[in-house]
Order: sequence, then structure tokens, then C-alpha cells
Amino acid sequence: MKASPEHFLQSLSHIAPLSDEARELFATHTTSQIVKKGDYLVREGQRCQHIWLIETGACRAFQHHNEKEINTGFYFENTFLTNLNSLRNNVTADYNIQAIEAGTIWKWHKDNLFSLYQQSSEITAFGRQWLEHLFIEQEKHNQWLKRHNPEERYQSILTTQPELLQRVSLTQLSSYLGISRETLSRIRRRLP
Amino acid sequence: MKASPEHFLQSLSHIAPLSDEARELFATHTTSQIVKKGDYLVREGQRCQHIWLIETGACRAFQHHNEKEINTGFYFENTFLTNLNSLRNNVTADYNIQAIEAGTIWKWHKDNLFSLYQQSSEITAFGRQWLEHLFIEQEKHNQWLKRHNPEERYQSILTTQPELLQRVSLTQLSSYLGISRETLSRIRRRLP
DNA sequence: CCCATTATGTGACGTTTGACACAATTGCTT
DNA sequence: AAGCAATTGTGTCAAACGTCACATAATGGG
Repeated sequence: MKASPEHFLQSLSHIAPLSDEARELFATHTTSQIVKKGDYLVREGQRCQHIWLIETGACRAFQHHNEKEINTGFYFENTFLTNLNSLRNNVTADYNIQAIEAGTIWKWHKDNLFSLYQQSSEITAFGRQWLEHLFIEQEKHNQWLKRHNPEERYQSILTTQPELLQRVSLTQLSSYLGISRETLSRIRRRLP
Repeated sequence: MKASPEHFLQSLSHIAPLSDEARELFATHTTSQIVKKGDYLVREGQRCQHIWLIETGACRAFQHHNEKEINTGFYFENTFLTNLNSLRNNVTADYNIQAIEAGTIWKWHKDNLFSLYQQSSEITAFGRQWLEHLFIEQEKHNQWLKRHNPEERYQSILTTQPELLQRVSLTQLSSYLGISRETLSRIRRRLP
């Protein structure tokens, strides 16, 4: 099997199933792209035109605020990412998406995506279910932020996504946790 | 036109259009319900079986944590609400949905909803677009929590959703802002 | 392999927040 | 209208956090 996103889409079947035909249709409209560390997929102020699927590598979403960078999400292999607000509502992006590791990604132009939705009700159903999944994750993240204090948030990263610490700098992680770099450093010192 | 959710669905057309036929199909599978202040639509530990549409009144989503209540969302007229994780994945709910004002709501059972998705690709497309909208709102809310300090968060509520202060207690609002009741009280004192 | 650059740790200090206790106010019920 | 319960405000104090400054460690390019 030549490299393609089809294998990934199949692995998603527990979240949102797709027939072989729909998967192939989806895969024929994508192109591969190599990204270097630091490359931007979208910048604040631009209009986002694609959705991406990370084959290898990692990306972050962040926005500038008061001379600092606020990291709002980290994305790794086999995840979709896009600036949905910009893509869907044709407005300028209010956050950046940047590669933090070199790698390769698949991309779909939004015109192709919308066309696929119209061609295949199965792909639309896939989109709905995928968005349900995304929404639920986002809602959980939201509750997590409000329910836990900084130390608890760091602890839960340690236990539930330890790989994050291997692939993301502590400076980036600190703003994701909603605290300063120094506070994160001190939390790490006083934990086992 | 007799009371029905159809009028509301039409008003959503800028977010997600529905034909007259699909709207009517959607509306024929709903039932009306009267809720009193304090009624629960879902409790933690139960399985959520419905989606609701608020015609009049207001609801909140909250979870218990360390003897306190963390409010994670407030919902008013003409908005859908459900515990999507519980509804979709058939797991027990990890947060409550409760009416905070008396009113009337429309409800759809999840079996009906899933059946409607299968009957009408237009309703599936509506679901996808509605979820896109929900995801974007949730994502913005997350960024807002990380970007602003408590005082800025309260300020932005004042300017962008002043009605929230009329319909939600300050105790409830404080946990939504991620701060204690007392801190919110002091922020209010030192602002004009 | 060395040096420059970046990332991370730490000390000091002022500010903010949370927790607890209690007072004042509001709102609802009878 | 009175009285009770719930909500909101406030005083005090300790703990947590942010900021600034600088030290140390790790990384990467030439």
C-alpha cells in the first residue's frame, strides 16, 4: 500500500466509520507536503484555506498576546487540524498553526472539502461525527481548566499525556496550562 | 403558526440552512416539556438520552468538585443543549444540566435524532455545521480563559454578554470565570 | 569541538487570590 | 409586613503566582 491517509482514516473507524469507497474518494483529493520545524501552516491575519492531517511531526496552535505567545493546542501524528473559524467563516485567523517538528502532512483545500461533503453524504456523516468528537474533547479541556489548579493540571499531563513533555518545551507548555514559565518550573521542582 | 421549534430552526439558516421539508421532519419528532426552576435535565452519573432546545427559560451545566459546584456553561432561549459525550458515547454524564429559570423546552430522544440523521442527509449536514459552530465557540472560550486574567474575563462578560449578569448569580458566574466568589466580588468593587 | 543561542532553574519581592468568618443586603414565603 | 433563607460584600491572613534578574544546563550550527 503506498503512503496515503487511507490507513489513518480506517483506524478512525471506531469514532466515525467510512466505507472503502468514501475513504478512497477522500484520499484522492489530498496532497502531501513536507514541513520543516518552524514552518507556519497559518498565520494570524491570514485566511485558513486547508485542513491538514499530520502523518509525522508535530504542530502547535498559539496566539500572540501582550508580547507573549499563548499556546492553545498541540497536535501529533494522525490528527486533523485546521483553523476552523477561519476556514468555515472565511474570516482572518486569530491564531497561528506552526510545525514544532519536521515531518510530512496531508492537506485538503477547503473547496475540495466542501465539494466532498456535497458529493458524499457518508463523508458529511463522517464530518459530523468527527466534529462531535472534537467538540467533546474541547469541552472536556474546558472543564479541566476550570476544575483544577495549576499543579493538578501539570500532574494530569504527567499521567495522561506524558509524551507531551517529550515533544513540547516547558515554555510552551506553561501557557497551555495557563501559568508562567517560572511557576511551572517550581511546580516541577516540588513534585517527586 | 402554532408553537414549534420550526421558527427557531429557520432563524439559524445563516449558520446551517435547512429546507422546509427537513425542518418539518425535524419538528415532527420533538415534544414539548415544562421545566421548573431547579429541575434537572441530566444528573452526573446518569446517561443523557435527549437533546433539548430552550424555548423560554435558562439552564446551566455544572459539575461537583471538592464540595463545590463548577459552572461550565449557561444556556438561554433558542439554543440547543445536551451532554454530548454521554449521549453519543453512551457513557454516564460527568456534569449536570439544570434549569435555573422556569420555562419550556423542546426535546428529542437520541434514538429519534440518530434516526433523523439516517433519514435525511440534509439533517446530517445541518448537524455537522451546527457542531462546527459549537466547536468554534468552545475553542474561543478556551483561548479566552488562557489569554485573560480574572478581571479581564469579568470585563469582557460585562461588554459582550451583559445579560449574563441579569440571569445568573454571581456565585455561579465566579466558577465560570475560574475564580472564587469573593474575588469576583472584589473585582466588581474596584471597577467603575 | 567550541561557542553562541536557547531553554530551564532559582532567588527575591510585590501583588493577587483563596479560605474563613461574619456582616449587610436582597428576595421570597407565609 | 415580617421573618427567614439565600445571595452578596468585606476584613484578615496565609499561600500561590507573576515579574524581574540572573545563574545553570542543554542544544545546535559552523
